[in-house]
Amino acid sequence: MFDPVPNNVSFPELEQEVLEYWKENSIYKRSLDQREDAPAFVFYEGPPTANGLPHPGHCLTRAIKDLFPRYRTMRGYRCERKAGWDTHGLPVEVEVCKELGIHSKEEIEEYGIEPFIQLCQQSVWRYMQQWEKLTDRLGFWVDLDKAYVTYHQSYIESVWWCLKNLFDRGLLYQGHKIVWWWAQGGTALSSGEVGQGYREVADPSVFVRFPLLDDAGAVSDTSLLVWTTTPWTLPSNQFAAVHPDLEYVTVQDAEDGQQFIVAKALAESLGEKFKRELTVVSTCTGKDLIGRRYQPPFDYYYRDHGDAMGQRKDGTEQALAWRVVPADFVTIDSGTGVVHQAPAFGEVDYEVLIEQQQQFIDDDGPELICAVGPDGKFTEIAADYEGRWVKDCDKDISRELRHRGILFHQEQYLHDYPFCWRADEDPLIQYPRRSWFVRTTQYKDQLVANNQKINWMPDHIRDGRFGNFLESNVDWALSRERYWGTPLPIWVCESTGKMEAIGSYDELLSKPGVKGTEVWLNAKEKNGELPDDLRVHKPYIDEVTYDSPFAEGAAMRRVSEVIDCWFDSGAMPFAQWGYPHQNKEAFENQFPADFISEAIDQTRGWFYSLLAISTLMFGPDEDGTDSATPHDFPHPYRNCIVLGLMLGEDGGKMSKSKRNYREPNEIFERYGADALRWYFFANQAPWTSIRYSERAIKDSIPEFVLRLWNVYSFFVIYANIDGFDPGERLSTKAGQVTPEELSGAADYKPIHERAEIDRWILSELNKTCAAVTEKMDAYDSFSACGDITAFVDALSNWYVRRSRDRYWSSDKHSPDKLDAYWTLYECLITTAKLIAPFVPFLSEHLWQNLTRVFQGSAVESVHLCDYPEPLAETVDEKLSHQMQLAREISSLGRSARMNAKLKVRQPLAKVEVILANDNYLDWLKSHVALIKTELNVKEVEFTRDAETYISYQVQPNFKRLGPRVGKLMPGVKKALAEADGGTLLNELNHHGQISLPVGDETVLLDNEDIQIRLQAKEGWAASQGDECVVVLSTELTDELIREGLARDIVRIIQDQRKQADCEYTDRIRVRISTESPELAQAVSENQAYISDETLASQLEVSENGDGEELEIGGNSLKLEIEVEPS
RNA sequence: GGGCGCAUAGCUCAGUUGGUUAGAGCGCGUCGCUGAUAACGACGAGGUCCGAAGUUCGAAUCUUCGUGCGCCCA
Repeated sequence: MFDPVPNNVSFPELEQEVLEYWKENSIYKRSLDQREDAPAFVFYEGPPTANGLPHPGHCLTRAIKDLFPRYRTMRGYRCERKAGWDTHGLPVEVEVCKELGIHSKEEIEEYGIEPFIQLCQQSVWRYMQQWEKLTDRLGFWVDLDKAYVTYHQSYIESVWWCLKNLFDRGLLYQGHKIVWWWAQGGTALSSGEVGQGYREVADPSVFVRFPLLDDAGAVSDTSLLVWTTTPWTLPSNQFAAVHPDLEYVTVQDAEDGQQFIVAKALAESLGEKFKRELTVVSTCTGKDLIGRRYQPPFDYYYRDHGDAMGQRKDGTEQALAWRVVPADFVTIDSGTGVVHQAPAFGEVDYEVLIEQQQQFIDDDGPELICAVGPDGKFTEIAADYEGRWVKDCDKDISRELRHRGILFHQEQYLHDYPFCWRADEDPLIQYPRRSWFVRTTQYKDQLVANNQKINWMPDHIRDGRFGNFLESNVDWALSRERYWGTPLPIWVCESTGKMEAIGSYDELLSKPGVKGTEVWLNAKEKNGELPDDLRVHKPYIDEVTYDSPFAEGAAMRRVSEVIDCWFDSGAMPFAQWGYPHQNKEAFENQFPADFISEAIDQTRGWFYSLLAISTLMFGPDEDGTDSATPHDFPHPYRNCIVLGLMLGEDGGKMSKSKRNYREPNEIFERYGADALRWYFFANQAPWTSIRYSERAIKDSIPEFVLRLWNVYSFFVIYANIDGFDPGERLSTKAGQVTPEELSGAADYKPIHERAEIDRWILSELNKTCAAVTEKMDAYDSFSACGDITAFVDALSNWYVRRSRDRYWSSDKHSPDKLDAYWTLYECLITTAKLIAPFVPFLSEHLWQNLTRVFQGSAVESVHLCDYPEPLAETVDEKLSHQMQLAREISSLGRSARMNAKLKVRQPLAKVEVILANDNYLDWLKSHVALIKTELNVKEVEFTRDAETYISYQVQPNFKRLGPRVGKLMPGVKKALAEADGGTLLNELNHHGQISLPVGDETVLLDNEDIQIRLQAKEGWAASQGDECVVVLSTELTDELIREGLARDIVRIIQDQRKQADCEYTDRIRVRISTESPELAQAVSENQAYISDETLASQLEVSENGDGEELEIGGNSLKLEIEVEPS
């Protein structure tokens, strides 16, 4: 016996039982163990930060990360799933600061770095439990016990190994990064913080002359005219930039006769702005100006270095600064087309400097000019302004320039400018900071090539967002002047400034003259609870010094920075194993990943950090030689599903304060994890952004889960009634309960010997297996869900409905009935396997109950089964089409009934079915019985020649004719529409073609050039579909009406049975009393039918009696039923 | 300001290489079924395919320009 199926099932409760079953029986572990020697399917977990509560968006990511590993495991792969946690970074520090009520770095240092990072380490796990609970409850199978953690010593040492490798290869270097700098607070702000502080302010807008030098180096009478809104940057001027392809003009000012150069397109509007008459003297392009030298507005640097020259790589010499350089970012949108460059105070300006430096031989290029200190005040170099806050000097600078006659024009300029979000009177300035970089640009070609081989879903990511990002690759700014992060493993000689990278803690300890390790040991002694992993963190690691190999008696000290935590997560392919210090084999077996998935916001995050680190470490080297572990592209991931972002219920960003989503736990409690999972998988392609919709989650239960549940419930009810027990019938081991394993069971017939409808549904089942497998192999989970849904619909709404009589037949052992059971059983078993990766709980429940009958000889969990292999020989495409047509005919018949207002219970004399072609005529003729029952008609006729009911519309086959007739198409369409369809078809039948005059030409059409549509004529109870028209005979005889009444009687008796709480098998006695002779006759004429349907052992009709008063078709009656004692 | 997406029924979304009657589910309406029953089924109404221009015999689909939204970056 199967366990009875409760009719008020609670899916959340059922899922809890399944979770316990999995746990008690270690099903996940066994699903891995039994694939121990199988080929690997490699999955990488992108580590979440457990520093906030998970929301439904995280459920989506975790659900898709579960789906494919489960699927691949069932397909015979070994898929290890190591969890991971991202634990470093600014968000953690901010969280701790909040707790401490402090903000700035000074306050952190005042509080003490040591207690601070200890708090960081503890804070990381604040929401860990919720994350683990969510992971478990969602059914995401992943090894939480073996999770990698980015602050662990082994992880950090892997990262160190990687950084040392990069350093030794010259790929890790120190340079400047232009950051948004809060001068008063002495700290850089992250882009998020900067974004918070923009507001509109008026700044000075000045137009300044830069007089050009002539060939002899003397000041000429022509100037460049440049524009800036930050006059305070002018003392640090280094270049003037033009666009090489723009046209420039030299104009003469009528007022004072001076000449200056601006972009041609701007000359006129500038003249208007300045209210000057400007006459064009000559024209040139930006290219012609490049290299021209000029005199900068201030001589703080120029005084001493104005003539400094450098050796270029091409062998020539060139002035280091104060000359015209090319830059693509120069536009004619504003300004003059000539742009003042102060690389210290602008990121694009800085890039121009780098570009210039690269043209010179090493160490001979221009150095950064910066007359401002980190405190935002001018240094002693700009003596006139020394010690003053730069923004306060704008006015004085303008005055000075005017005084010297090089300020051409000045006005106010309104624009958005960022201020510090903590001190909103303090404007931020862009400022250069020393910073460490990874030279990713050197590997740009490899990055691009690697990217090209990745299978991105959706594929526009490859050449779109991600490809563009790679094309504009800049070196990775790696270092952070913070506290809680992987320490940058570079030690500097205090005497010579020479550096070394360290690849592990042991390597550090083995250095000569190591000092400072006692700081950690003391701390640990004081507090034994301190995790040992902290010893490689600040501040302990900063204390470790050793003897410099570069200078006698000098010490090596670590630089103060930690690294970008994105580097941590990007290093996970090897760092999760502690490679290469340990687990070499594990890493090699698990590289690269077959599959990763995160949301689209990770494009420049994890997707990039993985790709960049892997390409630099494991790709072919840029000179073609292999690096440590050379690998063909793509790596470290082959397939990547980029998920859309999940928005809140209101379409906005999910936000706790707006309450526009529900806590995941509540969703699980209300609807269950399967409902949520199915909603994710079946509702839209995973990469479309998804709007959280509680309604849609709720709806996925009746739409899919419950529909399947009902079929399952139906099966269990009848199988138990009839004692259909596969376990008793099978003497061999049930195993995975495949058709092959069942084939030895008693009464199990080969499929080809079963009824057509059985063959049909098994054909659909195997077609579905094939389609789902193909789509899942291609990571197309969305389409796969569509196929599964369509199958369950066919099973529920056609197979079961059409087969009800077979389950209900009184002979418990009729072969046909047993076939029906075996068929439905096989469908349910296979469906349970098909849906296992998608809705693992429901699937497991079905499996458990359906295989319970084998008493332990079946596999213990559906998740230990192989994914169902489609049986090609069971697929019958022709039968599929035929059945499709039968379903269409019955659908059309019901539609026609609706139109004629004839309910299905009323039998009709006849339907006529007009087919567009007679491909399946014979088959349909042999299935009139089916159509008769479906449509409740006495007779079915097929005909092709039925111009009484329908007309033929002939249309061109556009796809085929388009290339041939081209412009004549509208004419062909019109001519076909205007001609009589029947006549055209006659012509086609007789001559094999139609000749159609169109304008002056004649077009010949064969039967493939046209498509025929049937059109039901007005006045008939008819409905049309693609392939046929169904016409109903609406005439009712008295006999038919009485038969309809009999059906009504059956319905009300069944209703009474239900009210009397009858068992399905209870027999009853029925007494009907009515004064209507028509009704009485209806009963007597259909006595057998009524008794049969209602399990009535007695059916009496009288003129008066007791019972409930009822009405049928305008006739009143009384009805009494009595249950027979069993 | 730049890059990348998205915009189709009341809602959530499909829509193949361009092919002429644009689909599904939900919701709504009507009806049916009442031995899968706190269910189920059928049918129906519902569309300026964001707007404009263009390419084409033919555009939801391709191009350009707008508008709105989202993400990433300035």
